[in-house]
Order: sequence, then C-alpha cells, then structure tokens
Amino acid sequence: MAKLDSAQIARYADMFSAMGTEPRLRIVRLLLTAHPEGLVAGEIGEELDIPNSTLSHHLDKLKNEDLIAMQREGTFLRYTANTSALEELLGFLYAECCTRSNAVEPKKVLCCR
Amino acid sequence: MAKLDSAQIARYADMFSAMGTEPRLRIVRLLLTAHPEGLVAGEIGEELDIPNSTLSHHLDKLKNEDLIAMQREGTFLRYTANTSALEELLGFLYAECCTRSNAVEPKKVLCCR
DNA sequence: GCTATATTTCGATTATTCTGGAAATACTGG
DNA sequence: CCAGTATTTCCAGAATAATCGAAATATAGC
Repeated sequence: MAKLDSAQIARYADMFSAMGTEPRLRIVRLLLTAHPEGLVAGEIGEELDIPNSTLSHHLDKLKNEDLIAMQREGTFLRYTANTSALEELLGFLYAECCTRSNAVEPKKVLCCR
Repeated sequence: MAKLDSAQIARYADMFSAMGTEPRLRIVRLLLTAHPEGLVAGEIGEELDIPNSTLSHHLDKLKNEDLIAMQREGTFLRYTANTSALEELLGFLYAECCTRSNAVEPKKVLCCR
C-alpha cells in the first residue's frame, strides 16, 4: 500500500469535512440518487429547502473538494456527484479500516457483487 | 434498505465531521494501526506532536461521536478505535455510493475476501 | 497524606464555518 | 438591448471550532 503523505491525509480530512454537515451530506445523497443525470441548483435547493446563497456556498465547498462537478446548461447549472472522488474516499476508509489494520472485517460491511 | 431519518443523517454527518480534521484523522489512523491494543493519551500526543489540552479536546470529540473508546489503566487513559462505529460509517458510505444509487462500482473499491 | 505522573478541565483567544439578504453576473428569448 | 430567470458573489452577523497555557483532578506508590 502506498504511504500517505501529509498532503494526502489533509485532503481526505477535507473531504470528510465537506461531508460533515447535514445539509451537505443531504446534497451528496440527493445527487447520488439522481445519478448520473444530477440536478440543477434550483432543484436541489427546492428539494432540500435551502436558500439560494446558502446552497451556493455548500455546492462551492463540495466542488472545491471535488466531490461534485458542475456543468452549465443554458442559464441552469447542473451538478452531479463525482463518483471517482467518492470511490477514492470509500477506498481510503476501507483501506484504513480493513486492509491496513484488519480492525474491521470487510465481510461485515459489504457483500461483494 | 432502511430509510434514513434526519437524526441518522445528522449522526453520520457528525461522524464525518469528527474525521474531517487532519489531527483527528491522524489520531484515528494511529489507533487503527495500534489496534486492538490502542494507545494511551500520552503516546498519541507524543507520536503526533499535539499539546496535552489540544489532544484532549480532539479525543473528546472522537469519543463523543463514538469513533473511539477509552478505558482507564491506573493513571493512564487508553484509547482504542471503535471498530463497530467505523464499520457502520464505512457501510453507510458504501450503501450510499454503491447500493443505493449504483453510482460507484464495488469492485473498483474493494476486492472481496 | 505527600509526591509524582497522566490527563482533563478551565479560560481565553483566534480562526473558521454557516447562514442568508441584497446586489451582481450569466444566459436566453424576443 | 431589454426583460426575465438562474445562480453566484458580496457582505456581514452569529455560531461553532481549534488551539493551548495554566490550574485542577485522578491515580499510584511510598
């Protein structure tokens, strides 16, 4: 297993932090549900009942951590979950818990394929 | 799959938040490496070079989110990773990413048993 | 009980984050 | 180019979090 340097650990911490708030965790969940089409900002805000500017800040944070992606569609901005980043985060957590230390047994968490 | 209520989502958010800081993520990693024996507070502080009181706050937060456990050993306090909680968090993330939405393919993350 | 060690709690400072109204920007269709 | 809609940025306030020295607490051994 590759050794993790300080920057990488900090990055994972930032990703966890980005998911570490109820509104943002809800946003990610919602985008996963709507995957791969995603949703435009207005739909997210309406569904989760979050004011425009507040939502925009949350989306910005998630985007900065690369957990979601954005693409313009005319006057709309469509947001989608970034599956590779989530994959990476999941892989990190899995590696820490199961591979690196054998602290958690994989089979308890997942049933493969 | 059981439907997640607001309190549960908030709880997962809090767990992510607890891991969402570099010092605390390092602490969890260190305790996983030392699992199942764990480490006493002083050892953690020395290894990660964190002042007493700062460390104590971090440990308190992790303990509040049930990510670590503590037991007294004479004048020492031994901390251990709480594998069930980590298991649960890993399971949640897995379910969100892979089961619920099929956004991430399990085999990309893990190689089962 | 006193001393020594380990760790927490107190207290206070600084930094960061969350929130949301109002103004600005971006785009579309006429 | 103007009106209309979508969304962001600006700004500011309030709340929360991170930090750490110093004082307090807990335990052990003598």
